[in-house]
Amino acid sequence: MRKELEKTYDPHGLEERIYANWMDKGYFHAEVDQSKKPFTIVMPPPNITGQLHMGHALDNTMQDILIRFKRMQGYNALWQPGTDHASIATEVKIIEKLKAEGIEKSDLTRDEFLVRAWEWKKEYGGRIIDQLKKLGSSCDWERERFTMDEGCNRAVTEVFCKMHEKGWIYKGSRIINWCPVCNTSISDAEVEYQELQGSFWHIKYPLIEEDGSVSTDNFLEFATTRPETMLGDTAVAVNPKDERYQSYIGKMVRIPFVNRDIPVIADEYVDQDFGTGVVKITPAHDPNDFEVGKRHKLPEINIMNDDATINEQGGKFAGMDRYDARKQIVAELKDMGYLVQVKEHVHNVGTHDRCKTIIEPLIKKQWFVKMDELIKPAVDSVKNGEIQLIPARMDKTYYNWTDNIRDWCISRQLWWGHRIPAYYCHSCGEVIISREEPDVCPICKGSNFSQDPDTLDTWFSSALWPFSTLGWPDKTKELDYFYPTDVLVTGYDIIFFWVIRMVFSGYEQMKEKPFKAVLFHGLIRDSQGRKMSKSLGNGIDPLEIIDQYGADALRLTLITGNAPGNDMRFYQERVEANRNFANKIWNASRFIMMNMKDTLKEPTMNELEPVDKWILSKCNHLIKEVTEHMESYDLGIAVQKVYDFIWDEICDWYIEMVKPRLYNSDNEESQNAALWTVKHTLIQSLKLLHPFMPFITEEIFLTLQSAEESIMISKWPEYQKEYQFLKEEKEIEVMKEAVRGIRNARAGMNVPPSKKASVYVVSEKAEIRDIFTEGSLFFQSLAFASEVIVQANKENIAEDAVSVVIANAVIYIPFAELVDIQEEINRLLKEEQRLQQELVRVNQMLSNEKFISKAPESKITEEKEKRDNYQQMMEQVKSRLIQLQK
RNA sequence: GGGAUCUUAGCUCAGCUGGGAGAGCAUCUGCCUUACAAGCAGAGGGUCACAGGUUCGAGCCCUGUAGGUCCCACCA
Repeated sequence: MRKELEKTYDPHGLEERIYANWMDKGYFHAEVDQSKKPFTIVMPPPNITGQLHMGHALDNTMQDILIRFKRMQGYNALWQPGTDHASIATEVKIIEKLKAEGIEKSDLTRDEFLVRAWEWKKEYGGRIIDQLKKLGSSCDWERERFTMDEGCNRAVTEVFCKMHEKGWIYKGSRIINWCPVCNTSISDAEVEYQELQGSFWHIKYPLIEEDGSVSTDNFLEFATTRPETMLGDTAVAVNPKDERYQSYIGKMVRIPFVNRDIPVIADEYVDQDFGTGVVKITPAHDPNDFEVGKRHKLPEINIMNDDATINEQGGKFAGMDRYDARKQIVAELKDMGYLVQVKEHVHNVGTHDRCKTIIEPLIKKQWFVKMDELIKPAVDSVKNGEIQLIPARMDKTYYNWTDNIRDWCISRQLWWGHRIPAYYCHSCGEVIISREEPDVCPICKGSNFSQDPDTLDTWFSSALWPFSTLGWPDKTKELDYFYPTDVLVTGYDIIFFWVIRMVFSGYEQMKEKPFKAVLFHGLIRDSQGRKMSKSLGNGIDPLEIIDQYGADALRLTLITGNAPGNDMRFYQERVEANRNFANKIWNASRFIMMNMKDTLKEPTMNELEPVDKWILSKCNHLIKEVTEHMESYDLGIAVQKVYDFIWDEICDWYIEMVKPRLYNSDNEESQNAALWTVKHTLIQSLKLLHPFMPFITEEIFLTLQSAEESIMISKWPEYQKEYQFLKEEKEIEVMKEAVRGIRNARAGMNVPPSKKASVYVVSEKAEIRDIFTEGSLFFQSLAFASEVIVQANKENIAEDAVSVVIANAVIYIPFAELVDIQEEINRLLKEEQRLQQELVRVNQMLSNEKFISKAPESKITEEKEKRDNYQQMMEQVKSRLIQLQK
């Protein structure tokens, strides 16, 4: 017994039911199988703090499309999912939650805090996974991983120890970015620059005279945006070539408040033309000054506490917040006469990307990864094409980072994350890097240790994700088989954070790239082009859209009309349009099922009629194109082609063309051929569409075939030479042209479809007459004809019939009532004008000697054919006009 | 300061290696034609930002100009 589709398309129960079935059948699971070729995608792990947003929806839809496509192509497709502990992001959330309960982080011990953190993970860690399932993601959930699970922890420790042994991880006192709110160091990549309107304070320091006294009339004037840092100044610098200041070099100036005398040094770093050409040097609080300080062996005076208040080095300002101190210092300088002037100044201020706090550069002892050697294979792999970035322009962004890379500060003063495997001997202070806590100190034989309190940058573990998820550091069969992965799908905004770090980690640990290609997508913006953000409240919840229109419609919306790496705006209207498309397929399928026969069998080539061959040929061509676009990651173009084919060719043309045959049981052979063809074509299209719209295609596929075997494990269609029918393609195009012409003429004269008329097809060419004779059945219905008469000349046709001129034929429609002759003449005049323009164009081209000599042969023939057609049509139009104007 | 990218129909965007400008939405007209009004048929609407160049031929390649967006750098 045949199954039936529900009357109206409703994605709700359907999607959940189908997804549950896929899970039951275990279709998402991939096992190592040497007889098949692997195809692997590792999912960018969403944060456990996360809720599914549009960016995730896009990212995962793209991955799902690729994985479903490859799975259908016969690959052993693994989509490896998991979540990220997201150290700082999660810690911030947990602290917020604690605050709501009236608890401060400082009220808890580290262990107590971690208990809360794991509770958080338990509660929210799985939330986004469930949301990904609603989207239809066909991940291998049996392999779900977490960046802080046991295996990943081992991977992190292993990498840390190995790199330390190689000397590529070191602990050092260097200037780092400090977030006084999060109370941790952060990496360069986490600093976000914001343009701020600030002030430029011109301040002067008095010179120390030969006799050691503080000068009252000799000063050095400089400008600064951060006057409070003067408390930590250890020099004043000028350019060695600057003639104005030659005599000052080597002398001393005195810093007010702290009354420290500091030298005037000469350094190339100073730009003579900027400001006064004098720069105060604060090695402990500015990265550039830090470098200058190193060159001149200047002392580094840290004037700040971790919470950005001034410390005891700041004398009377100790204990004040950095900005309060700034105000006070400026005020006092003014009173003391050291403030020369204040200017408005726009400058970029570094902020912490998580909390937007202005970061404070500080010198701290931190763990770093030495980048200069590590980065080399990562650069080369993209340069020599071993890793392909899509779109290719991302190469430049990639190099921009790799070329200017600085050592990576990986330690964080946080509790939630991977603990650094460094142990300090209580007795002698020796630092021991070890995979496990050491028993005895190799130096002093002491046995008491404390582990480094810091945790690692969250990206340290994500960098290992492509291989840690496959079992590394163990030698697993999965690693052997699924690594390197095939494609990474991600946003261009995390090239620096993640992509590059995965690449160098892959080469370093696996001696092999982590993926062959990176497919980038852009940001999803709101309908006004703004970033979706919580503060603007303009975010659109993908789950609400799924509730409203279904996951298929959402997925289609995210993919259509979007090129790799480009941002897109989200319009609800587009989702609606795509839902309508789903409804269209639904109804077309229902129509086919309504006409289905149990006796359906595959027709022989001879039983196929020209229209059948036409659509089969078109479909065949579509298969080739779509496959090619999928292979080159042009997902938007691929799905557009399927969409157009289903709606325009199958629904609007083919189904309409075969309706008379489906309704006519007298000719069983023809009926069978039509039915088989429409079903076959639909199934092929459904397969091509399945990666994009997995649910509806599955529902129809199963129902239409009364089958159990899912479309997701069906075979991806392949181009078949025997299904190429060029002759029929051309023939049917002629008929479509005739139909369009007739509809156009009728619409222009406001003839309602209910009003049928005889249609005469007149052509001198026998092969054209044959086409119309053979297709007269459907031509009649599409052309609103009461009858179709095909003949070689105009005999027996009323003079005032409406005429439609096409290539090699003229269609006449004699209406019973007289139509407005003048209207008909106007229409023909318009047509004449059009043809005239076309002829001018084509003749210009063909009379151009250079065109004839240089253009390819095929192009020339094409244009010649067009010219012949236009000329022939022109003659027909003219003779009709003469006839009517009599 | 460096780099990327965009400028195509009223709106949002496609447009593959150069060979007669496309889609969706919106607008207008006519249709409840036995799958679908979440639909069908038709129509209008574009000097492809501007100026040069290469080419038989440019939305596409090159140079420049204008405007927008983004990334990086950070002259204190």
